[in-house]
Amino acid sequence: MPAFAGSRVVPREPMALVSEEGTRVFVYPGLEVVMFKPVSSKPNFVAMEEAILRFWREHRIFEKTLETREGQPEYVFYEGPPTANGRPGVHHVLARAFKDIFPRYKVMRGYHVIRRGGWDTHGLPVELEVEKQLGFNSKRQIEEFGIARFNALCKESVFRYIKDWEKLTERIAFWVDLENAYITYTNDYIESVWWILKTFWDRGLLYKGYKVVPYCPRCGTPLADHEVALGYDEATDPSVFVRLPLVEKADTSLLVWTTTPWTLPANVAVAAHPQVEYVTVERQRSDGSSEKLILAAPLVEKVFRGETVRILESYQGRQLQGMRYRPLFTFLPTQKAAHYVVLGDFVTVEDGTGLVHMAPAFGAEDMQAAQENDLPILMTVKPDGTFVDEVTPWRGLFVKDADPLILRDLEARGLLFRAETYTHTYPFCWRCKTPLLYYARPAWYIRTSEYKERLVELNRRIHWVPEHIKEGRFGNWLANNIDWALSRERYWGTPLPIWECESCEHRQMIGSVAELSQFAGRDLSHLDLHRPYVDEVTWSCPQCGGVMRRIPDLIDVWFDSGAMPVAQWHYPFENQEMFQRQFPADYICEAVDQTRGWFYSLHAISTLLFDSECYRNVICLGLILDAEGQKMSKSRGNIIDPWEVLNVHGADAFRWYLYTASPPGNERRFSADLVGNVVREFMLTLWNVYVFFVTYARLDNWRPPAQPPTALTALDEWLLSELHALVRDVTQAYEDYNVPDATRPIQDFVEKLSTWYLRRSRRRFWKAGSDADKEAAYYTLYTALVTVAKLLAPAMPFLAEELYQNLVRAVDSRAPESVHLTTWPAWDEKRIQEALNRDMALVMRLVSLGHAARQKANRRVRQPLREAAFSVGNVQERAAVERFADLIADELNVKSVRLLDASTEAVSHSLKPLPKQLGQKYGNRFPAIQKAILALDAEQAARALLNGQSLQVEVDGETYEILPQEVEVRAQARSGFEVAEEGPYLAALVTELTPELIAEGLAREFVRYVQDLRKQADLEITDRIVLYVEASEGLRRAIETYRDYIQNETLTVELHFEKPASDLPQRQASFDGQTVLFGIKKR
RNA sequence: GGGCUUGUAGCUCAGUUGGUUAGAGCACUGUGCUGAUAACGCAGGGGUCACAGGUUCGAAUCCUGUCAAGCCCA
Repeated sequence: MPAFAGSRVVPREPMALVSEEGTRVFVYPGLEVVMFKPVSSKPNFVAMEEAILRFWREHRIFEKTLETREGQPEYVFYEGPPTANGRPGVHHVLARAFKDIFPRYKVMRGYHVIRRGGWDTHGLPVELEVEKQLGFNSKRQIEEFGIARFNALCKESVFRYIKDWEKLTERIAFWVDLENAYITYTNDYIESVWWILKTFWDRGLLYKGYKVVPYCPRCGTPLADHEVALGYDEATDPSVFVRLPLVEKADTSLLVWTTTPWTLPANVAVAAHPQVEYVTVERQRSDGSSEKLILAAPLVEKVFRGETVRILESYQGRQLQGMRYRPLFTFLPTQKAAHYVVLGDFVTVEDGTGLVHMAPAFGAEDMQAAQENDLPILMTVKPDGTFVDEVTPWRGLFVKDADPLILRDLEARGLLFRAETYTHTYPFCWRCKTPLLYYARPAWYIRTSEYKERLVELNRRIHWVPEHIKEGRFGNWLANNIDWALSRERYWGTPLPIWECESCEHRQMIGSVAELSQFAGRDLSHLDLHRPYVDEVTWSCPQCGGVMRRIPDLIDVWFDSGAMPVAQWHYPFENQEMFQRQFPADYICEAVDQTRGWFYSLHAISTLLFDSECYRNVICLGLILDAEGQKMSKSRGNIIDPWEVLNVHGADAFRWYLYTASPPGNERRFSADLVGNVVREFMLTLWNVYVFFVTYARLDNWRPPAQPPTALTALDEWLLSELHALVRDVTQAYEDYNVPDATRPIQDFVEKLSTWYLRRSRRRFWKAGSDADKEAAYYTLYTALVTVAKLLAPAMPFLAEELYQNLVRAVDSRAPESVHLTTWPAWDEKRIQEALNRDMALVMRLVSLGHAARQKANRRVRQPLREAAFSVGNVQERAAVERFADLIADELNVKSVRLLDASTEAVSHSLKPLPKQLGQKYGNRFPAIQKAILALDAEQAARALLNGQSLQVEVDGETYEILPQEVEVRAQARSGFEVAEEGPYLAALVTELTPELIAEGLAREFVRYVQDLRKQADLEITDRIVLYVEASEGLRRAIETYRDYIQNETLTVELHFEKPASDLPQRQASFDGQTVLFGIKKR
């Protein structure tokens, strides 16, 4: 019987240690005490993490990940710049956790990984914050306030929360260089952006066009999409059906529907859907005459509302193409062909007539149709929302106010078919409640659509996680690429560097500060490149001598961030070599909302500029929702502050949750409780194994040996086999950018390590003295813990560091200073014994059945039983039972373990033909074959199959050979056994008890009581005791019989059968019909 | 309106090229074990695999349609 470790003899021979580099370090007892430091069994992970942060900071570990990998291959990571004018939330923790994990992994694989931070600083959200702060709600107010002052406030505002960002970034252990972060508002950054624009300009990729935008006529400004979303409300608008008489057939009209009569003077075409069926109908007018109207067939009933009309003709929409009609109004001259039918897929038959009036100046689809069909664009409205002078009857009138007048005019001319009202949701200006107009504004575009094919091709080279984004959301977006609307009519951003002559419209694009200085004739190297300063730079036009002035537009902020691979290095003005080394990225990671944002802007700029993909691997994260599945937002008040999680559970738990909970692309419901589970289920389990190891290694003064011990047990072999398989699987998952598969299996391994390996090995550590078996156990457990620490390092950087510092650094001062500077573990294919892993899984399953049978028999585990017998599915599994018989016997507390013999035992068999094997082999003959197998004599067939022989069955005159692996044999107990079964597996217990077994059971029960008292009396594990016992007769005899065993187990040096003194810790108990009073005294 | 995604136990998630009795963890109940464990073991309740068709000897899985949710676009 095993006993506890006694006082240890300090080894006299020097211990040979192997450091990370493989060199040996000899430690002489007395000369230097090298020991694992003691570990608390009640860890405070938050405090531990904070201590490790200090350690990293003091020892510059992050810097050393770069220094120690200098000259090694580069692994390139790009940080998608956040804006620091708001506090970071849970979704930022998600992104930063995923950004961090691969660089850490790659450093351990030996790569040099520069991780430069970045800040996005321009754009409308920044301006809106400042506007709010100043109480402004219009561009006019900004201009009155002064652009210089306004932009200065913007510049201040973008770093308002930078401290929060820095704190959070450090706390969650996102290693990124924020001290040298790139900042998009710097002159160098802007100059690089200008260089890109100039390159595009020189290649003819920039052009001026019109962009239809939601526009507030009162504020005189276009609104951003999210501003539009703020102002939707119910609106009642005219609902008007208008006749457009055909040029060729005056008695026939196109019937169109609109809710914006004021756009009719700008009409240039009518759109029909090419595949929808259209009809010409005839109806009676109120004056008795008849007319013919054209509209979509599915809408006839809806439009005429039961009125009888005669359908004269029907045809596909495409046949209407090019049909000319008489314009309603002719206020403005049309420079190009107009007023005919065009085709468009956007036409629907939900409302209206299936014929859509097109006014390119006032609708995005209209504008696109105009570009595709080369239609003229009629600007009938001024920026203040009133009609231009040419629209004589209503000049100067606000367009919405003109609606009734326009209808009256049409009515008078007999063109109005019907006028009603229509209630729908319509956007209003969120500031002033004015209804928005969709309105064409001059805008600058990049001809990205010219590179559509190339954008699609280069995307094929990118590894997307999840896979579906590549051809799905992102691929589709690229395939439908439209030109990039680059310009913005705002203040705080990168100015569009186009100078234009006021008189002759001659234009000059500027690509650098030097070039600007040259044109301006003075040194501008210290000029702030923002508005308003850059606007003040003018020169005279080389063509006509007029004033060259910058056009007032800025560029889209997405262009800023998309230019980051170039601009972060001030390329090509500086750092040419650095840029070459750091382009393209190996890895980027952002949330899915960046598909049309950063993912696109990087890809587009890189494709146009370098004809290259910009990133090779990308993880696209899903949104974070609250516990109820709602999007987290300020207005709902359901935002979870990441600090609430960090301060309670710590960063490791937070990170682990984010990596393992669900695939990165999924949306995820988040709550702090889920993070708490990580601590309980995983971290504490691992920690307890670690505490166990350190506790006993200290008692035994154990150190890692120079050579692995030779005498490993099957259990050790198994754990190492699982460990090498784990290293292989985790490594492959990392190489594949599969984070759940790189993390979840570690948790599974730790579970096995704790609940099987260690549970089954505890006693090996308790033995007094040192033998080969104990060495093997120490070596195996130590190897597992150190390897797990390394595998864990990218994902759980703190706990991994803690384990490493004590398990490795404490006993080997030459080992790398941090786990994050070590080399990633290698696996040895030869150590992975798949058969052994399968066997052990079987053993666990059989043990589980054994426990189930025990429970059914109502026999507690401390009561030894005579025998457990097992039935399994095949020959290999029989061998496994024999190999692990001792282990099974120990775990189940039975005296012997054996296999049930098919021929003699009290079991019967049944056959289960396996559909997977047989179905695949025989297809639709499977049901008949199955029937034939089940018709066989089960006992006879089972015996043959268990002996590895095949069966013959006959179906429809054909004979089939059925192999042993195609049929499962199941055993059922007949009687006399307590059994539990599952599939082909069966465990049977002999439950009858002999006096010897009962006595041994009593002894074990008693030991348990003594141990309990030891604990209650706060004794140390190694404390010796004197035990006083007063027991009933049966128990007393059992104690005498098992005296050695009891004394060993409880570290009792003296056992007296007498009443304990009243001042001693003692206890009275009764069990199994026995009573006892016992007490202990520490010796 | 279009595109993409998701829908499996109360919750969080697995589910192999389709294989017949759909799993795990958490939570709940009972019970056992324990000188590493805040644990663990065994058992139990809990499922119309969103719904409806189809393909197939066989469908959570493949196809079509519907519903719901989310994101993006219009």
